[in-house]
Amino acid sequence: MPVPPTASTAPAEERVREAALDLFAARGYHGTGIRQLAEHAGLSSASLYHYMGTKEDLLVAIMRTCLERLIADAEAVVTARADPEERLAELIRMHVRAHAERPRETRVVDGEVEVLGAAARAEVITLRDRYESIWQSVVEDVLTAIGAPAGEDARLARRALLEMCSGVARWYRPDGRSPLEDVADRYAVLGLRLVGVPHPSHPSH
Amino acid sequence: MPVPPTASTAPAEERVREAALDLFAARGYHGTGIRQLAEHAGLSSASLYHYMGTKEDLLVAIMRTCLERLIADAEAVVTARADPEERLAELIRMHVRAHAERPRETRVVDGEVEVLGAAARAEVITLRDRYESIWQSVVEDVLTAIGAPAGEDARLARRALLEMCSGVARWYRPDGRSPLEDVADRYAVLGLRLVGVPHPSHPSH
DNA sequence: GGGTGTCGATCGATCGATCGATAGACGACG
DNA sequence: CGTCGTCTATCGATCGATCGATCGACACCC
Repeated sequence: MPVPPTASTAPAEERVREAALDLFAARGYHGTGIRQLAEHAGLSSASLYHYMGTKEDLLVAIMRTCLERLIADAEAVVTARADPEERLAELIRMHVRAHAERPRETRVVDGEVEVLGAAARAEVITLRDRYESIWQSVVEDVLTAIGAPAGEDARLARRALLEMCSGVARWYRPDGRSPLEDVADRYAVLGLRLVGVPHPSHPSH
Repeated sequence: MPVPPTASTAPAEERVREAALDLFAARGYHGTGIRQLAEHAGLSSASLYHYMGTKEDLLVAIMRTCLERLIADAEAVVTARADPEERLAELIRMHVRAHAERPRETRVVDGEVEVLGAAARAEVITLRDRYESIWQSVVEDVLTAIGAPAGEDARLARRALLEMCSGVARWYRPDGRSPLEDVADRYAVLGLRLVGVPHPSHPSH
């Protein structure tokens, strides 16, 4: 529950962003007051508005940055790999890494969409759909490549994969027993087995 | 965002519970005001306090009920089945059913733990740990039964399984394309493959 | 007439947001 | 050089609204 204050050496604009990330992730958007935000960033609540629009604008900016980064990373993976199974494995590793290294961002993105007004929500959901559609086609390609039976449901598998990988943000700790790359590799194995790849014995990289 | 009001025929105490479930799930705990809660339940905000303690008490009661039910159902599954693979398959089906049929409860339980004070949070986390420990031992038994290599991580697999199954609450709609039992069965197949069961061809029931 | 429900009125606190004021940095002009 | 005007950054004070919670009063029922 207690969140240590943001380091006060960075420029104020970054401190505001960091403070919002810390507090929105820890207490939720509605659970975070403007004054807490200001105190955490080392400014007065009035000064806060020199760097942001409304509180909701701040939330949207965080979500947009995070989602655009995920999309760019996913597109880079698809560009870099041709083999369907390798693509999926690398997509899983990328997603797991992102959620483990930036749990605050992903927690805010995954958990605060419903507080947005209609316009902002539409924008964020469009970005999320773009990201998920990349996964969708990669999963479909894998199912085709392994000659999956007609009953296999790519949408179901995609949802199961994404939820399972996003969950990493809720439990991974950098000081835990296994290094992040191990977790990412293991998740790639679990994910490939999940979709039905018989022997996911690909090299890690 | 709009949430239709709770039917006004039920007794007031149930209406309060239902209203809290609706609004906490849709707008979050901090996003829901006492007056919205009262209006949704068809009472005045003062009358609300005839049926509940504090707003937080109401939240805790919802969480406790949901978690105790999950624990009881999980224990029933373990009692009814002896084969490790069948146990895990049935555990998955149960969890998926629960999250699809009661998305509001599970969304509140999964997403609002951090708003609780220390005492209430400790109680809820204890219940959650009880539930997860049941899964943990079932997953371990499956790994042993199939002679999994020593490198397999039961904790990792358990977390992946639980996150993937809980995600159903975020997308399942009863009017969707596949009936709930299909989804539950498919998830059981995906989950067994995930942990490494070679041919999860068990009958559905 | 003691419970059982229900309510309007209201409490102090906090909410998100805005105001006008102030202090300093920087360049332009004479 | 000095000294204006503008721009950026910051703040205390305060706005109206809403927050969670409580009070005393009223109505009904057994």
